[in-house]
Amino acid sequence: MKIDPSSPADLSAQIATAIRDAIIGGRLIVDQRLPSEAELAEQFEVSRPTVREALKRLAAQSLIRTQRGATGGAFVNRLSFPDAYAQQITTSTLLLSMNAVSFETACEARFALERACAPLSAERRTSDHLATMRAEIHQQAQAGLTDEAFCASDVAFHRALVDGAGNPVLSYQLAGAVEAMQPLMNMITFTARDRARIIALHQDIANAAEAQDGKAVTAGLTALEAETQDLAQSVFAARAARNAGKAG
Amino acid sequence: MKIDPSSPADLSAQIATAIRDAIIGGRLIVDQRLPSEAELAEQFEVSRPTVREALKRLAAQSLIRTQRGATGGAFVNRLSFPDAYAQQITTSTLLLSMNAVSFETACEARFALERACAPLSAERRTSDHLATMRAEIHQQAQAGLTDEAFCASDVAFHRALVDGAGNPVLSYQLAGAVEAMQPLMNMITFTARDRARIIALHQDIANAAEAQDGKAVTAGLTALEAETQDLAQSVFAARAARNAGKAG
DNA sequence: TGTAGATTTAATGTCAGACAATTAAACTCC
DNA sequence: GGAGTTTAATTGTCTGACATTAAATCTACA
Repeated sequence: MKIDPSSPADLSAQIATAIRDAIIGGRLIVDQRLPSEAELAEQFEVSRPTVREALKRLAAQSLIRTQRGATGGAFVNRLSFPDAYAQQITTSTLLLSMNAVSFETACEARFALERACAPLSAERRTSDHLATMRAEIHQQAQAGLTDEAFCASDVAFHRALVDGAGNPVLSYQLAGAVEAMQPLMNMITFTARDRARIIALHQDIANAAEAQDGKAVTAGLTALEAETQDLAQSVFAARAARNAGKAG
Repeated sequence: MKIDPSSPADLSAQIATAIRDAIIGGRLIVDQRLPSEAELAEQFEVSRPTVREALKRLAAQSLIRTQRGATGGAFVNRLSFPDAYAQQITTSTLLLSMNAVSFETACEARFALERACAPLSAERRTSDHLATMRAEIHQQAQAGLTDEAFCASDVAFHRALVDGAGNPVLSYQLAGAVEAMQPLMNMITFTARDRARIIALHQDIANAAEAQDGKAVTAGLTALEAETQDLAQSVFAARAARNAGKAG
């Protein structure tokens, strides 16, 4: 592993890339200990702070973990599903918030992906998944619930549906799509009537899942997507009209 | 923004979290310049190297970019779709390679997600997307193609199909699912007959997309999934038998 | 002999101060 | 007014030191 001191890129970035490539390429395996910072500094012919910056870059991506103490050091980290979820959610959320993605586009993507889980979830969902879905529906029907809490429960409901497919890879991929929608959903105010319609659709979906009827789950999700798009459109239209009134 | 010096977590990790939260929470907006490293060190009451480690963590996640020079500094970065793609692919690939995910599970997730794009792609694909798909099919039929090149062309074909949906959020989410499968697919050796079957299915899918027949695209993907699962199973079974023979 | 406690040691975490490299702005001179 | 020079601000890197942590080793005592 060598680096090019005359490259325009930071030395720490080059070192991080070199180590990352070694991990991805399998030359460094899970739980293997990297050389100490001092040894790495010697190998790459840079100072310890530079090595440390490189290691922090890798730590930020959960590629390594560090331990202090006599037998400490940097170790190749097994990227766990929860870690991957968290990264996926952060990335997806920022991507949506920073790129002027329309509500329509994000919503379409989210429901398209969720429908992909519908047949599998209908087939494999356990009673635990059903119970969670029912509990969240009950939660959503509570009076005095804030919009934020309603959205959070909505996410929990859909997460249970997705997890019902029993495919962790699918759950991981969907985490970003579902959770990243939450900030967008939070821009919407839900009237009591809006909530009632959404809850009714959730009930349809839960019933379909209980009956292991994949087609019905898919249909429920499609109806929910239409409802959500309508709702968003009317909220945004009302907001635009109010702003136009102020401006005039 | 304050940090707790007595916390067990690294100071640089705390600082990175504080700044990340400010970005996610909208208190720091895109292209806004952060205080200089010296000023941040003063604000957080830590040394400059510690601040730098925090900034490198954020840079590793593409949350900030840095510029040298008189008007330089750290700036909040707009997370671009290509950046997000790259992160998504790295994370997905590592997740699969480090967690003993079965081929079956990964394959199921990938095709389930891809089917989610089928109706949209059939409706909206441009002639460019169709042309790319046809070109990749032609590529796949070349004699003397290595298995790696065949897989790479396979990925390009499916990427064109996914991009045909005209939804960048969907393309982003799918990037991980499709690309992360490639290392797993590379473990498979494709006989000429295997390739012919796959190419025929690709042709079915391209024809269906051209006819804007979403149902047929979906059916083609389902057939391709079955073919892929069968193929993988027979390859792995043959390999296991050979190993058992060696061991006996 | 065994174990509790003290010591050693090796590693990361943090700090201070310095210099190099880079870049834009300000300045100077023609 | 424009080209070249200087200046100033900022990140990138280095050196050397000390603090903190935690495992391993050693030591004393029962």
